[in-house]
Amino acid sequence: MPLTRFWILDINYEVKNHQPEIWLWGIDSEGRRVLIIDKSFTTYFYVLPEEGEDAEKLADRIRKVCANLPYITGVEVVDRKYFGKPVKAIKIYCQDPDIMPEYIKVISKVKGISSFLEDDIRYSMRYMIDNNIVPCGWHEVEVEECPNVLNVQVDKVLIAKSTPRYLSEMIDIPKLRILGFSMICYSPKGSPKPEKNPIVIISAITNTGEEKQFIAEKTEDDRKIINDFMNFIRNFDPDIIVGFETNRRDIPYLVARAKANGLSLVIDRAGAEPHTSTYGHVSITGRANVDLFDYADEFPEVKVKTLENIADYLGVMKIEERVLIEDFEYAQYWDDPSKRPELLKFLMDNTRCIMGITEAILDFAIQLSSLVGLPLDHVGTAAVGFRVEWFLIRHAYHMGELVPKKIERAYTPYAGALVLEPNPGIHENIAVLDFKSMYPNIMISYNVSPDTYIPPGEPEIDAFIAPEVNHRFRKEPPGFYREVLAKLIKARDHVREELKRVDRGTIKYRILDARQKAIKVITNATYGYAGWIGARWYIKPVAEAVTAWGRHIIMSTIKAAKNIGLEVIYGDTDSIFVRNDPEKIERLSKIIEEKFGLEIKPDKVYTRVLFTEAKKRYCGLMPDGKLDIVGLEVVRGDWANVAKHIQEKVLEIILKEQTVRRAVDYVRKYIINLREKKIPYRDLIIWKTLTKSPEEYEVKAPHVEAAKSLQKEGWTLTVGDKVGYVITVGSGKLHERAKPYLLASYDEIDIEYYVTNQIVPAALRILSLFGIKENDLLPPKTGKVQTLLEFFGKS
DNA sequence: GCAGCCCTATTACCT
DNA sequence: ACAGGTAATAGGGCTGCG
Repeated sequence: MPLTRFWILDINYEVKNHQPEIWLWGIDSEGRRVLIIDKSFTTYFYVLPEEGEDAEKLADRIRKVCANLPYITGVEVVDRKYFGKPVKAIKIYCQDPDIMPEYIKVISKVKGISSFLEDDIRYSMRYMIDNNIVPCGWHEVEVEECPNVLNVQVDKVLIAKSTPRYLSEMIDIPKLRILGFSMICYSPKGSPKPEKNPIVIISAITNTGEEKQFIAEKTEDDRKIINDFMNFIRNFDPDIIVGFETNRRDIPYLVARAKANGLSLVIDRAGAEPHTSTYGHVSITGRANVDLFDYADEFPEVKVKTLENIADYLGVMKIEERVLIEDFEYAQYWDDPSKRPELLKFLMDNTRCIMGITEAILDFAIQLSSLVGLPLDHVGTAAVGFRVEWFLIRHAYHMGELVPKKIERAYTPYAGALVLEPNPGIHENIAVLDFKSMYPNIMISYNVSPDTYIPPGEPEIDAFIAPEVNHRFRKEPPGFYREVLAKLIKARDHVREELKRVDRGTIKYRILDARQKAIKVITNATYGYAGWIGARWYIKPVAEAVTAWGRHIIMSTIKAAKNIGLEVIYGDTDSIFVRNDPEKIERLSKIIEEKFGLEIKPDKVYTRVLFTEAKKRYCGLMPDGKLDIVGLEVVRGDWANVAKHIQEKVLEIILKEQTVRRAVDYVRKYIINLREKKIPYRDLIIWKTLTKSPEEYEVKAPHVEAAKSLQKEGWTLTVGDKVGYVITVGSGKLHERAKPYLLASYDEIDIEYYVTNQIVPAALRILSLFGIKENDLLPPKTGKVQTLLEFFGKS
């Protein structure tokens, strides 16, 4: 039997005559695109007997009922664990995965059933979990070639004659064909609506260097360009299709426009249209549809997650080098023959940005996919909690641990981390000591896990007991979380060890680096998952115990530091700021290592650090002269640039030059410039996120009112969108004077608002530490500028 | 009618 | 639709004020 090695790109299943088939889309070691069909796998679900019910007897009763259910192919009693407790479960095999819900309804009438489990795991996920098949991973399988009667777009269709075997040591990635695209719709007013607004331009770029634009000949006719684009995709036959906001915008729009033109948008490998699937991603069978927008959260420094901002941040294409066209201008540019070429260039540049960002993200996405086991096109749209959960589900399978159902729970808060009151002012030569992976290590050390938790009332002698909250956890056997986290940490250490032996800039380096990042993300999210009420394995005391141990450890560390004469200036969760005394720090580190088995070491040293009166807001000067700004307006996305700029300058002057008067002088001059309208309009925009639809807000807030104005102009706004507004002159509340920045002009701006509510507070946040008051910053509105001497003479 | 106070809603940050 | 802790602003209700 021929043996094939292949890398999995996508997976789906088909059921024909109640006979399921797994379709594995991949690339073989010769670079051929293959479809491997596996007809051998039967799915199943579990039944848990009621308390005191005999499993065998219940199984017999179920068997009787199943006699009338033709696609039930087996009922057996098996040993499993449920939240760590050994249970007898009844495993029921069902040939047709799609008929399961119907059958469960019938079986649920049998007396003695406590619950059904794992019936909510999709057939294709079940197949991968049980057979250790890993998306974006290499596998080996015995196959038999069969004719391509399905007419799918691959080089070979193969029938699996064995179960594919995962080759974990093969970490390379085959040469993938990638197609990026973006498009422009013609809408003279407001957001484009597929019912009436055609697509006028589609840009496409391939990673083989082809660039193509499809331009409508007549504005109202997009039939040809959609058709040409479809043909272009089919000819290039990409493995991965990338875009920006394609899941919720571009692809549904293309599908709708195709339909409006009597076309069917066939861009997959199986002759079907794209369809929306798990977690709201759009599935294109046989290819991976990757929406870069789903990875925007990987760049928290980018506050407004637009394509151009992310590309600018990554150095793909600098904004200064671009002529940006706002969406409300598209129609104008399209209609004007002299401006249309600019629009074409703009869209092509956008597509180049897409290709550039893809390069920065795809390795990580691939590693995340193979680590958590969700297909490449799912993993981006899955929220962090679900990424962790699917990773856990794979491990639960290997431990014989049953997967709990998703249930709705009421939110009840619990105590979290400890934050110290900072000592305001400037401190010299300060080291920041960090615990390495504090929460994951607590979970490992004290075996904190849903399956080791001992509820109150249950006797147990050998247990770890959490401080303050007194939750108990069995010391043995190792818990679910301990096993998983230890594995993750070990895997990451291993990858990082290997990284040291690989040259930077090589493909292998990129893969390994992406791998260790993916492992880190999942490791760090595990505590958060444990405290998430939506988690299948949620047990509040588990999360509560972790933070209790965290508080205990940080408090002990502070005490130990003080004991050896190491002054503690500040601390938050798993870090303490101390005087940089390497000898004492080394001693402290040893004490903590011995006491808790945890590693604490200097993460960075500040030449100088400035604390405000507030927690979580400070600025350190690094030895290389860079500022490390934390929590302050500078790093927040909801302050106008004028405020952020002024605060950064003030911090720079105060920390580097250590002169208050120069900082004050700078602010005063800046205010004068602003009053003379010498500061660009863009720097006055305030951005805020819509966290619900505008009507749902209880109070009238500036950004909500601005959002409503946009809606009136025909723009569609959805939850998560950022609204950019400016404050204009006039009377009344701020929200009455807030206007979307696109609908206002510089002449309307209320400059004094920006002076008193943006610049002054941002500057005073720092300068008030040195006795500066609002009046000291405000130059007189008219007349000549007060000299510094006059100013300091007065104050 | 409005200044001053206090509380709440809202957003975005830190670890 | 991963956690809690925290700061900060604007809105909005209430009180007291000849």
